[in-house]
Amino acid sequence: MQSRTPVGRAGRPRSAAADTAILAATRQALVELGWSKLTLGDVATRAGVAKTTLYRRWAGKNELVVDAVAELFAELELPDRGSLAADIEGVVLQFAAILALPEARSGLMAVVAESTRDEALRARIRASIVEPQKHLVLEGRTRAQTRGELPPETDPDSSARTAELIFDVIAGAVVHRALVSSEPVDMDWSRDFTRLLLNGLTSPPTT
Amino acid sequence: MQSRTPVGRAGRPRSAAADTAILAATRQALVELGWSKLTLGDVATRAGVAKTTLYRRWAGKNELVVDAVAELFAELELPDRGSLAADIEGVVLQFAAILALPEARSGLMAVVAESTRDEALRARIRASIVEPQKHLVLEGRTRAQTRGELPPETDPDSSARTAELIFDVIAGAVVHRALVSSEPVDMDWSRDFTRLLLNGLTSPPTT
DNA sequence: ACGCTTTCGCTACGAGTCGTAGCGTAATGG
DNA sequence: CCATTACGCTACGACTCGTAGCGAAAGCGT
Repeated sequence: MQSRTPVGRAGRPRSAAADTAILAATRQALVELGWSKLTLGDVATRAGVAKTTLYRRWAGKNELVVDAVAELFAELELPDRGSLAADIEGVVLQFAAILALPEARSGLMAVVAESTRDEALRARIRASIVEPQKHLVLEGRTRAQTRGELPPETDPDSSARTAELIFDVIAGAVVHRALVSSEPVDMDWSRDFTRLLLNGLTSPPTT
Repeated sequence: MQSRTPVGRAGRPRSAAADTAILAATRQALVELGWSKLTLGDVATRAGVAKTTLYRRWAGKNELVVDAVAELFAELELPDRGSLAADIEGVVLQFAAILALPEARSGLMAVVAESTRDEALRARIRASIVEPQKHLVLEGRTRAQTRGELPPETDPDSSARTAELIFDVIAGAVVHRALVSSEPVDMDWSRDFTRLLLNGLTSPPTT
């Protein structure tokens, strides 16, 4: 993650156990203290590691929290639920479940905020958290096309743009509902959202 | 904003000029330093005020930045552009223009992150930044209904839920596109997004 | 078994920020 | 003119930061 160990290198290897302990301690500290009161010294103590070890592996708080939060988002999957609507509702609820974790709520938004002034950090967030989720959109669309629920793609450029658009709409809406409006992302909301995404505003509200 | 001055109270009144100077200095510091490196002492110096004056008016960094950022979002309007699609595209571009300001980018996301662990702060953000924008959705819908573009509302409960949903979708999508994907929210994207919102995924992409 | 190399834990350090207290002064209203 | 409140200024202990230096530990190659 943070600094690829050059294989075949001599000397004492970095403890892999320390890595997992540090990341777990970071998440625990995020839960108990939140982003602003989280200190690297505290994380080191929780993990049973020296503070200097932390600084040897991560450049700072930002990078550390990105890696700690990234592991929370690694488990998103897209089981085939039989219809495009059901697939979307399922992934929305999965995403919401992660955002219900305190360590994800405070950590994710904080690093995004910091990334507005740090291009390298922004790239790191995209690479380790955001991009890995985009396959969900592509899989869901392909699956819906084989079902006949969506027309096949014609222009590859338009196809890619639409996928990005859908991703921003889904992820953005769920995050905004959960963290800004701070209203529950439950099955009712997931259904309403999916209906809007599939049918649009102009179609009648099929109860 | 921060502490309602009890009118008819004796003693020296608080300087209104100091308020505006402090909030302007806060935004300037957000631009130059970003959220994490912004210190209240620095803001006080920029504003030409004593640090203690800052602490007398605001409880801390969070509350100060909320007020400073809130003023940026006060200018959102919804001019009648003739069609629902054009109205949506217009408000999306307005919102994107605000999010293009560095002081809005870093400040807004940071306080949202902090608000995940502070219910009072979350309420303050909603009251002074988020809620004042929801009338845009209501106005736009009413206007579209009088144009005949949308069917009139039947169930008042469903009507309110839909308005909240639309708000989360629009605001969330724009924020995610601008700050997470960090891709431009330009007229092309605004058009694509509006078409998706109006027609849904299942309708063919009318080029 | 023996160096060589790199990491580890520990301690200590100057620099910077925090939020508060205390004081004398300035600006209002009665 | 007096009570009241806000203001600017200074100083303070407590805390966090990121780094440096040290001896010890844990691997690798021969």
